[in-house]
Amino acid sequence: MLLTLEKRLREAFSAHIADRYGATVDIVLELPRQPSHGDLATPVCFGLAKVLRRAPRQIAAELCAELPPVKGIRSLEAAGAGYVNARFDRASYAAAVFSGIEPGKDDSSKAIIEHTNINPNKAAHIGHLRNAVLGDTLVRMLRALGRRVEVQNYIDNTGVQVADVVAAFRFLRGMGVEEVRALVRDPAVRFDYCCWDLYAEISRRFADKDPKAFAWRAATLKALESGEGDLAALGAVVADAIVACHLATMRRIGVLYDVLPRESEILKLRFWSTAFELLKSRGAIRFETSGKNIGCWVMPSKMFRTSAPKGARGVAESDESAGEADGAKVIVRSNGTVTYVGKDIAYQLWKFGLLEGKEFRYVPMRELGAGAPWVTTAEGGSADAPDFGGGSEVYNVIDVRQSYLQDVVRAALEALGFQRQAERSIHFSYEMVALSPRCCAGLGIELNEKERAKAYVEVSGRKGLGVKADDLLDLLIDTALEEVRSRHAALDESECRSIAEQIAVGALRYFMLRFTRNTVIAFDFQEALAFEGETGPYVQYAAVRASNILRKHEAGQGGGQASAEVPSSRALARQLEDEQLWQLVRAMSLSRWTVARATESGEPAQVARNAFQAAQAFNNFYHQTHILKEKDPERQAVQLAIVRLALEDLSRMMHVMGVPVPVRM
RNA sequence: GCGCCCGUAGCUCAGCUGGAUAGAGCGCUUGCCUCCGGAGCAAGAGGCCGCAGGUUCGAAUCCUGCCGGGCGUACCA
Repeated sequence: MLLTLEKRLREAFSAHIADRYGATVDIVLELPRQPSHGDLATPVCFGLAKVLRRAPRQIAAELCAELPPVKGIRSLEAAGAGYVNARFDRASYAAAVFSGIEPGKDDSSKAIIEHTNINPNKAAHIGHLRNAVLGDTLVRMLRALGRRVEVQNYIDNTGVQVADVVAAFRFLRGMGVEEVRALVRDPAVRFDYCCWDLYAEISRRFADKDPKAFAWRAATLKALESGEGDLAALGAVVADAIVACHLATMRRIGVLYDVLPRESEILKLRFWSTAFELLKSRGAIRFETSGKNIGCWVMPSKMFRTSAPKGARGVAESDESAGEADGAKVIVRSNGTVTYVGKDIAYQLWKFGLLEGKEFRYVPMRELGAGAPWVTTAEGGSADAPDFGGGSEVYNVIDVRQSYLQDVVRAALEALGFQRQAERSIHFSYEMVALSPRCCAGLGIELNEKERAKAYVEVSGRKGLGVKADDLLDLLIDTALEEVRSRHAALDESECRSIAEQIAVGALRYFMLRFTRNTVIAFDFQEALAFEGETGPYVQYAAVRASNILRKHEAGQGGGQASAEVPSSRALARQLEDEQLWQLVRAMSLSRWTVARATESGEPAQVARNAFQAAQAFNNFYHQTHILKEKDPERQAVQLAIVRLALEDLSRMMHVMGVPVPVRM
């Protein structure tokens, strides 16, 4: 409803100002911090003042007097130095939000979101959780706005990281395919944890520059890329098993995928060769015949360096200064193999449906049950697989350290003449999750001099330095479980556990969303395990309180369903004269507006923040007002409608964040 | 060197396309259960918004320059 009124006001102002003053201006509308400033306000007169050479306050007064009536707006007033404050028709606004009708957008264009993308060679850690939570929340935000979304989780099952663990199994442990398979099946072993340690172990060999290790890596990598031989088979076993672990971990926090495109299929189906021909024929890359990159196909730096100050202050921005070649990005190595960026360019082209003649085949991962994703395959495939790829907009959820490579990918599309697709290639970046010094101390991690001086320490899979996702979740569940048990002595264990799990997921997902994307999270157990203050459980608790009131009220009524009806507009008009009740209606009806704004600005943290604020407003109301003891039936009916509204609004935001809405806690 | 990001309360962070008196949480101090469950509510203390200029009616927000920190800048991914 707020979005509707915002739109109406914007259009009304815009039309009137164009008509009356012949000026076209952007109408900025804001939610005033103070209730006395009305329900929506605009500082538009300050801008007009300049054009019209008149005092803003005078224009504001004139605007208020002359603007034709706007449906749903009760009054306009000039305030402050020249603000125009609008007040809503309270009864009609409340009636609309109570009945929950809101036009849904119908957009048939498909957005593709790629997230998670964990190398399938070790257990997922907290950094991966941030990626998945951010990506999944973006998915939920777009879906909430009516967009069609396809979720892809790219599996690099033939890369160096997998190769290293495979080499470790084969050459460090002397294990073959069958032995590793047995290990995967062994219920006493957590395969992803086992690989975590193994990966750290072999990485030490590389750090020590062990020539044997480098030979193992080269041999394994070659085998993985060709897809043939024992090492390749071992690689498939390892990668598939780890992918299953990752999917299970993510499922615990409510993250699902539509399709898993794998690098092995990109190789087998030769996506790259098509992309390569395209890049060559359109002059996007060139063959180096001299210099340090001799024998390579490279993309010249001027194609992707974003800095280009577009002839700022007329300085010769062209040649010379570039000093020569030092920025060129190698796409094809001198030995003829393609780099990761090259494969990523091919993948990005496929996502937009631009790789003519190249298409994956898919099989469903049935063993994972309901909600299981499809995975790519080179041959065969299911006839009823959906039509994946071919999106009109692509979000790549990858941390900010990959900005450079993402820029190369985007530039490649541009160089190929796919201007529109380049513009719609969105690097949904975020800062890393690091470990706070206290966290390191708690984990028993020894830091060197240099690391100790820093505010945080980077997570490192190679060093085995980090907090595993499942460990954190388990710890959260244990902590919550203790609390739940102490509150509900009567509940049985499985019920307590189910509640504890919901709280743990809520706490975790909220924690990952609280921070804006470009804030480095210095991970700290104490903060992550908090259930009080600005946390997921705080928001969940507000929702639980709301449902408790409604349940008790219904019980007191003997199950009367009449209570769910929206109060009459006369009742609303009377009761909402009460400023406190009206402010609540307003505060409890911001979810759609919030999601729209958060999506527009690409900042999921806004949803978290607003959900917390809504929960705060509700908790305050809860304490001040004893709804079930209210004597005036009309007043109580309105209060109950507000409680229902609060539950709905909170639930909507929680759902977008993937924070469970518990029935009790 | 070059590019991107950050510097706001003791700590961790918000601050939406410049707008009305800079806000939360934690921690600290102090109140609040004859209650719809206190994972809560209320109040208090705590700010040259890194520094210096500039643009503007108006700057935490935009521009320039410094200072401090992070990340990137591979024939790794």
